[in-house]
Amino acid sequence: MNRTRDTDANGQRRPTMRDVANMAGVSLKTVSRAINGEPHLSPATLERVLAAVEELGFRRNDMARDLRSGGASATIGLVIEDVSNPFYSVVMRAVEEVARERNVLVIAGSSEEDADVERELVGSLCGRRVDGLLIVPAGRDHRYLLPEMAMGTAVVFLDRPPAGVKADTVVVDNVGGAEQGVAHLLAAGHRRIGFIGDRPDIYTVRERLKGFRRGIERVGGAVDERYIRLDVHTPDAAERAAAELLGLAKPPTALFLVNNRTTVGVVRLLAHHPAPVDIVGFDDFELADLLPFPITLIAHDVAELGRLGAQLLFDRLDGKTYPVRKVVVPTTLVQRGLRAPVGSALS
Amino acid sequence: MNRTRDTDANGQRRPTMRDVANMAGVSLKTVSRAINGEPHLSPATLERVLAAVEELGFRRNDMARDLRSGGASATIGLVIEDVSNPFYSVVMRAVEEVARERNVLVIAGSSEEDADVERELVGSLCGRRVDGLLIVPAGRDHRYLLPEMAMGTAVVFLDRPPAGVKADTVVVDNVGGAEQGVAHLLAAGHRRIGFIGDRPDIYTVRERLKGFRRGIERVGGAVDERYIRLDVHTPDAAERAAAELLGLAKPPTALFLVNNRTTVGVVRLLAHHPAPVDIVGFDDFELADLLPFPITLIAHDVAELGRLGAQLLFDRLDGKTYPVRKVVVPTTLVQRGLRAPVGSALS
DNA sequence: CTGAAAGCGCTAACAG
DNA sequence: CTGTTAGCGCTTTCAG
Repeated sequence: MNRTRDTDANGQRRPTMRDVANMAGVSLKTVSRAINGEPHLSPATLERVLAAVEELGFRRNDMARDLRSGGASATIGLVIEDVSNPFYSVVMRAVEEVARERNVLVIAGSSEEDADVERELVGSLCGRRVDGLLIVPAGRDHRYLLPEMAMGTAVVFLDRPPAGVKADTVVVDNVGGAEQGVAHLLAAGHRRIGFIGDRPDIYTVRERLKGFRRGIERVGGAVDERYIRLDVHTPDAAERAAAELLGLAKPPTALFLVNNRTTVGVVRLLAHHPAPVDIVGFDDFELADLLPFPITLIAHDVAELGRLGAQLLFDRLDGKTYPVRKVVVPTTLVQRGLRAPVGSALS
Repeated sequence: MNRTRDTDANGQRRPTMRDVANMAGVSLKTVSRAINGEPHLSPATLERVLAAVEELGFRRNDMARDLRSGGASATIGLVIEDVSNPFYSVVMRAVEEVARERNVLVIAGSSEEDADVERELVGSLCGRRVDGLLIVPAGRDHRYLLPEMAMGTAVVFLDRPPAGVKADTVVVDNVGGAEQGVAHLLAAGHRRIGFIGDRPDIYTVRERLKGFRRGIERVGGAVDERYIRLDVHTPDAAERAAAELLGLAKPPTALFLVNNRTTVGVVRLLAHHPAPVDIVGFDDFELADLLPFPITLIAHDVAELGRLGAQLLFDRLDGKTYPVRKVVVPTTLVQRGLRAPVGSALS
């Protein structure tokens, strides 16, 4: 009943290459050659080694391999705000797809829009020696990444540029998209337009607000600050903010919503408490086409954002050395929602 | 301009504990103690070491650490069908949350419902020596996992039980939920009920179909096989299948939809081509409450599914040795969708 | 075609 | 309180 430190709770131990070598009656290096498909191995030896591998259930320890060869870990880290937000899960899927082509694994983590969580996550990831990092940056200072980057970890920023760091970045055309959205409302005759946004320390919120203002000023209008609501982070909060705006003595006749979360909240309000208001929202999302009334969305290719980011990252990992790149994903205005009431079902 | 193999393209090299030791004028082990917050270090030494760490930008290599200590890698693998499906992204988020409490990282991969991809993914994950695996199993034979499990990798199955393997599993009450859903339709007077499902080699599809049949047979009804459509994998396919069923000479008056994808497709059809049909769908989903007509959903706590799975896994990793557990997440019938047409917006 | 020795960056086990 | 030695599982280097 004595158990050496080499056995686990089941008396099992993971076989190593040495075990395989012993069983096959060859040297360690020969096993290595067989495992890695290197040439210069007699078919007979190869077969013997592979038989032993099979018999022992051997599986190469990639961590040991990476350690010794000092090379890539074949993993990248992805830091997003929250995987369960469809926007980010689509980004992740795209990243994963590009990574898979290169046999690279993705370690993902949600930062919760908290700069400290992001830092911790990045720390863990770097400790695990990921080859590169794709980050949707939270917070307003990313200089903490400089040492890691100097030490060779490739970093690409998604959806928002970093502060205090120069690195490849992929963003959406926030200002242009917002401007176009607001222009649409202005063209429809609206003059009192509200804006509901998340925390203004988030880059996309600032940019979209900038586009919003620019669109109004371009036609000689003035932005009414009383119609601007910020720090709205959840659909519920957006619902409340919209109710508040619509409850004003002189309410806005149209609303600009900063992202999919905000739009969902406001649509929910309007579905239950109809109000004479037009809305334009940033981001397209699933089922937007089935919303109970027409709505205009500033759409963009979210998967493309992730794909491009991953490609920039792998370009760097391949040693490409062009200057820092900033890619902008374009937006398009789309009409969503149903035009007419539907009375299709029985129940 | 000669560059040793120790420097990278930037002439940088990641400092090791040895570098720190040299700079601080102490031994390797002392650095190790300082880094890991072990006791028995004079404050002066500690400070000197930490200063060197700071100066060099040292970061412990956790892979080397794990290798030597032979312990846990503090990572788990999550194999799902597709992160961009909201169902799975919510599962992932829950898993991540439980993992974070224990400072464990999650490596996720999408199997695309393809047994080969799943195997490859699991292979990579095991090669990286994840401590445990959470798997939504695709395919019909999971014995390939037996060697890994015997070798000490903990495995828990999510949403579907494995075939040929005994392991902890968390599933939804598929049969019960489906039965309840169909009972709801029967109670509303429906006698011709259609079923639209995905590939029947998927456990949940089989189980929900079983519940569907059971519900009908329980009231002495007979299932009309002509109303059953399987192998419907996307919302688009579901839309087509529903159109086909509703185009029959004697169409069903109600439809049972096997999951959120199917339901979305069918709702899309009905929104554009109203038809006198009631629907019940398995799974709740965001915006279901804003669908343009009433709909009944078989809801269940998806996050709880992920959370429970992660907990079972960590219990095993903690060395708990109770017999194989199977947890069933309950379902509830909910009414979603809008009861009355909405005419809220202007445009 | 095959093997022996060295060592990746770290910690365990034992000294002092 | 601190250091020395060995070695995790693998690849690299160099020698047959």
